[in-house]
Amino acid sequence: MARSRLHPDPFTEPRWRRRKDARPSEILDAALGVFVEKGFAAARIEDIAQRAGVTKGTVYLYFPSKQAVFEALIRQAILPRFEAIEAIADAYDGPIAPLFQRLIQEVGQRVAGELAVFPKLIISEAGNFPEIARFYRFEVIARGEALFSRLYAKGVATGELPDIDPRIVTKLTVAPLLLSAIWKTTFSAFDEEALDVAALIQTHAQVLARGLAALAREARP
Amino acid sequence: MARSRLHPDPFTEPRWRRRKDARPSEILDAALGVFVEKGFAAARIEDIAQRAGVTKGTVYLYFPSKQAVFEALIRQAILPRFEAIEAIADAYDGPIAPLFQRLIQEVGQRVAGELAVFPKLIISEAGNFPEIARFYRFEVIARGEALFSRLYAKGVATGELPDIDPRIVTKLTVAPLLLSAIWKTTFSAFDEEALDVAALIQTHAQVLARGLAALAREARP
Amino acid sequence: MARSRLHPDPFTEPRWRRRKDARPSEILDAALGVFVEKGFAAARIEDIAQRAGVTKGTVYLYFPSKQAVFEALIRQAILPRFEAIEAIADAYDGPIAPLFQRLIQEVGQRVAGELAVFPKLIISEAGNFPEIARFYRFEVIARGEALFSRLYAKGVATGELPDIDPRIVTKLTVAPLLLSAIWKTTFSAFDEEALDVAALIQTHAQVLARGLAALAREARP
Amino acid sequence: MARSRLHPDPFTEPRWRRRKDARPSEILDAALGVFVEKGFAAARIEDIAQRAGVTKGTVYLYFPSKQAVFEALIRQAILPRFEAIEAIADAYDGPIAPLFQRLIQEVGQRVAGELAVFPKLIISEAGNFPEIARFYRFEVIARGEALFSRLYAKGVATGELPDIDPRIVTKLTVAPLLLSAIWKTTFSAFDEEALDVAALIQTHAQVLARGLAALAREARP
DNA sequence: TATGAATGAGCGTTCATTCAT
DNA sequence: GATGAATGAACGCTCATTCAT
Repeated sequence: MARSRLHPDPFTEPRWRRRKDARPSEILDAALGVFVEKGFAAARIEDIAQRAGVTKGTVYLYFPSKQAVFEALIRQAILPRFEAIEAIADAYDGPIAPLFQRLIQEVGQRVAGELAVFPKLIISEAGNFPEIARFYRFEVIARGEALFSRLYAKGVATGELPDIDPRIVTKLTVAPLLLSAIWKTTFSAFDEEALDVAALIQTHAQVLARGLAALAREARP
Repeated sequence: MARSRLHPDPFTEPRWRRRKDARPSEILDAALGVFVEKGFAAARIEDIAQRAGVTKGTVYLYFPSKQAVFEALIRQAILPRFEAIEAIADAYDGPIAPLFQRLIQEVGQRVAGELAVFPKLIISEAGNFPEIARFYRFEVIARGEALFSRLYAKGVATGELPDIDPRIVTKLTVAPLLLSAIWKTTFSAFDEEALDVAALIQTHAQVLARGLAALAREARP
Repeated sequence: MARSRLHPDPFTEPRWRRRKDARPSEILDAALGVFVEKGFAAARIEDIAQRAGVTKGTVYLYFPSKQAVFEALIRQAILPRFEAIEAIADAYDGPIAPLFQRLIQEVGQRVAGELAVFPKLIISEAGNFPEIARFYRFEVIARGEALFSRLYAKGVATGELPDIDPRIVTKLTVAPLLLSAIWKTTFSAFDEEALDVAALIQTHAQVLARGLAALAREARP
Repeated sequence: MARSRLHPDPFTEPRWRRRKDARPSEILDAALGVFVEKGFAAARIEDIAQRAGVTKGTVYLYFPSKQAVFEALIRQAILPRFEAIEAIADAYDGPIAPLFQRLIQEVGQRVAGELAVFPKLIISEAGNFPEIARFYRFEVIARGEALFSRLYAKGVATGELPDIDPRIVTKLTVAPLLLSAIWKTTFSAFDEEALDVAALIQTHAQVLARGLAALAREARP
């Protein structure tokens, strides 16, 4: 059986290995956990270091400041996943309604899952990090809205969807996903029975689809 | 002999004496502002004191610690406003749909207005103040869900509304309000044109009503 | 007999007295000692605080940073004494030679005495504090040169003194005083027999006077 | 089989191999620059290494600590140059006055030139490095004083020079050179017009010679 | 009741030093 | 011999909290 990395033998294990390439992301992983648990201000670099299995000084080998760790974390975590969603949407060609359903499920699963902590972080720290708020506002939200608006416009053109300000529809679409993410990071510890996110999202998708369709129908002569 | 404190002359008594009793809530008002702007950790007692027009020491006359200020703030701010909503709902007797519309508008206005800062605070600090998260979870959210469920059940009984888990419907109903609140505290600084919360909420109410009604209809034979 | 301040009774002595007015100069006094002994970089705020009989935090009540302590120290210590010299010189009216003698003695005593540490500080830290070097260069040296040049010009006019660039004569006049100051702060610890500064300065005054007089005489036809 | 290190081919051997022996003095050269610019405490080993074209670890191959670098620097830099002066003086045989003139010029040029940084370093760091202060006091200054005293005594014997404590005359002689050195390292950055060191030294030599001669004359019956 | 001077624990950051490679 | 990743002690600075006035 292979020796577990979890229990290195202190006698044969070298004090460190040349792992420059792996360090930054190890540190960011650790930082994510600490920032989520405590928020930026209450997070101690020493906590992050410890969780990454290094000492304080090592963190500063790779990031010039605590704030830089935070910013790197946000950038690195959000953008790649975002691109995955864009790829799906842009590759699609067909009626709009099913794509909406699929995107809501797809994004919802992520936002209420691995990505759930980011809304919390952004909301918590936007005040202290306008730079991050701006980044998120324009690089993530605006981009998401633009993507959504492109698709939505197709549905409006075919009469499937009502002609409503797409920024509003985007927000209505996203709101339950955001709520799910917040619930998970903030209140799920107190739930006897875990929130059934999948059901919530599915119901959301159904209600939203029917509601929009009804409005579209009403608008027709 | 000095004038007795027991019979203050209302004409010579300086105005500020009345403020003695008001001090705690003045401090909490000031604290709200500071906590919202900076978050709990970055808020300095001195900032709060200054904004309340007193000195640091005075804050400690009324609250034993910074954390106590925060907790008092959350408790006193939410519950009274909450009761106002409950009064409206419980006094109501009639078809459910219009009440929903009205409640969404009513709550929405507040949540996206004066109360907008509380979700931000709760979300930000829940990790560091489990006690506050628990309080909010059970004293505010659970109570709101219960109120909503009572009303919703009436609508299900009359066939107006589909028989869906009311906890999910509550969340779907509240989600856009929450998003509006978060938007205002987190991103509105970057908006060229302010988010039209009223339009968002009205659209939400329309879509939700039609979506639920459609589901209710589908469920009928 | 009055209670000595040097041995306060720990049981009756309050933790602190309201001595806001005295604190800054107490701290600067302490800082002077520490900066002189260790230089700016090696001086610890905690050392300064301890020597002033307070704690670290108290230093920061009165000065926003270590650098600010240093700058205040330099400004506060140099300028008042400088003005005393100017007063003597400007009040004087008579032949130049005796005034020179007197000024050299007067300034020499101070520079090799209570002020001896300042040249050392300025020289040591000028590189790291251009602001202080500039201040000293223009507020102290330039002013001293101007004072000296005014007097010197009178002697040139009467033929007592040779017509040499006054900036050079100033430096020649000051140089042994500077050397005395540096000797005291840098090497006197190793002297078996202390440097006789008074003799050095007196000899300097004599040699300089005769040397300048000789040059003046040579320049006359 | 790998080529033996014992018989390196002079044609293929890369040039840089020769530098192995030069490393320590390359490091000291680099260290001189950094120490002068920043002072001992603010100088970083990494700066020194970088300026020497090596990495931090390499510095520690040749010197056991930062302090050792500093001490080696001071020792190796002063003594060799000092010996050059001694050689000139001891080889001289003739009237004293012209030799003084020449020595003042000679030493002055160096002290205000390449060696100007050393007084600054010694003065700055004497407090933190008593060992260096002592070394400089006894190996450099005392030796210089002895040399000067030997020459001076000859002048006293011939009646050219007055019978003054030679330690004092030495200091009077050196003081303007010291001042020039300090000026260059400390204030020249603020000069619009550079200090004319040559003129200063020449004037110094003239004034000093005439002043001493006058005193010698006065002492004669 | 109110003040604000003083405290001291705590954290971000730096950098001399070590040592596996 | 040379590297540079890692360490950890040290120090500047902040700020919640205390308490003499």
